[in-house]
Amino acid sequence: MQTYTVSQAAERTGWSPRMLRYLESTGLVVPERSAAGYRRYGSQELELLRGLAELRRRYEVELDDVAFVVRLRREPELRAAVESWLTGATVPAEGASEADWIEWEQRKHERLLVA
Amino acid sequence: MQTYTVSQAAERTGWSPRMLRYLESTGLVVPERSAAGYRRYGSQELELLRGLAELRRRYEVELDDVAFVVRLRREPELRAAVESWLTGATVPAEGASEADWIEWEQRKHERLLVA
DNA sequence: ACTACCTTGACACATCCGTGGTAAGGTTTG
DNA sequence: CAAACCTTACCACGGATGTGTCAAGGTAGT
Repeated sequence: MQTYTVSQAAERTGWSPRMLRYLESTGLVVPERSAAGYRRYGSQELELLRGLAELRRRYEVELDDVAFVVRLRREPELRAAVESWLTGATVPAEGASEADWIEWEQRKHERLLVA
Repeated sequence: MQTYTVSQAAERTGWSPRMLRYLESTGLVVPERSAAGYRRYGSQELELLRGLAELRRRYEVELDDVAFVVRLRREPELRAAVESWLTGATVPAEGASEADWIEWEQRKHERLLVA
């Protein structure tokens, strides 16, 4: 399959080569390496990179944030701990309706958790 | 119900009064206010504060991280976007070669970043 | 009224994050 | 071999986080 060097991947995703290396260092998008140690980005990595840029642009999500979600997947114990903290905070459950959130908003002063 | 001032809450949770104010400013733990504007922490807030300290201590979770999880709960669209990015449910780029598509098909059941 | 709290606001500071640059050296390709 | 890439390893720097402290003023309880 076709692969791309850092510069080529950068051209195609809007990131700078510098940032692609940085993203690798954070563990968010880690490409394969050639025998000589060159990074080789495949189409899947390109998509990941585009998606990441899109998340930041549209939702103002930070890299930290995405990295943390990844971490939650890797560490079920941590995930459980966070879940438990959240539910103890009486936040509407997963899959709560919009009405639930509105009501929660209205009672925010009685609640403990805001964001 | 019994309530506590910042200093009292600080004593009971291990946070400094300064940090309790900071936590309120970030929206993570927002206490009620008395008529004169004094913060009034209830037992639930104390629990939240203790839990938060525990998350940081045991898992080295940052405040940002917790705040982001809360945000994910409030914004299902964002949550879906992040989920989709995580599972690599994206397709090859525009102008991808046939080989790219084949490769993608072969690997689409894999989790690129997450177990 | 006095003391001991509380409030907001500001200044300060270490540390990280995101990002660019540059240098010294290896690889690929024409 | 020479140009044009690539690699890692640094320095730099503005902005954000997390945390303390201090000042000026309001409130509460004795």
